Amino acid sequence: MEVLERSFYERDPKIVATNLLGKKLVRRLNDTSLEGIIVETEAYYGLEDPASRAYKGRKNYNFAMWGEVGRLFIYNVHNNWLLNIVAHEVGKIGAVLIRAIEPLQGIEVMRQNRGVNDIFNLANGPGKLTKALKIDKSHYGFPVTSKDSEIFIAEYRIKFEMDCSYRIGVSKDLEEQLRFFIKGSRFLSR
DNA sequence: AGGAAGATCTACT
DNA sequence: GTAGATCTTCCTA
Repeated sequence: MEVLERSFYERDPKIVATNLLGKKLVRRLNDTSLEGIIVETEAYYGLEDPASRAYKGRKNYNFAMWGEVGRLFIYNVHNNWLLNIVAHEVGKIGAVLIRAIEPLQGIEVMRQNRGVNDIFNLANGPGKLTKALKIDKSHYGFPVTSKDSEIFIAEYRIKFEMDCSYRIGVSKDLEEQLRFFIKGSRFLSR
């Protein structure tokens, strides 16, 4: 499997967010491999982005956004863990939120983890996909750039059309449309 | 102690 | 499709 390397994430979050679409998210859990295609992402910036977790400055829970790219930034919202990958240019702040995946492998385990049967309802939302893949705060700071990591992103070549919109659920958004998704996918969060 | 949060579920129109 | 209740974590005071 061709794992995306660190330099992939050392770019503007928007660029990384668009390029993560169609890639494969891999979660090694015990002996099984849970995998899915990333179909929906959002880009977040630093102090200039009111919707960003980094907006109010560096805190105990968000310091990862300042740190090394290609690592996990995880936090809780309304009882849901949200999976982000730290991504920014050198010396800047940012991350990409993974909002939805299309399950490929380990689907039965995902069904158990989620307690639902419908494949279109397994991982079609940021809180749902972390539950399906059993990801939580304990994975904070994990690198996604190594095949040996419990969680990593791999190359996966498919053809698709991209579309974009404003970010979902944020109280104060930027002017720019920073949510990206695979057009027509049935696995989107909405 | 109080409140906000990048969501989800259910129950409707 | 929208509306409201509800959920836990972690911040601020």
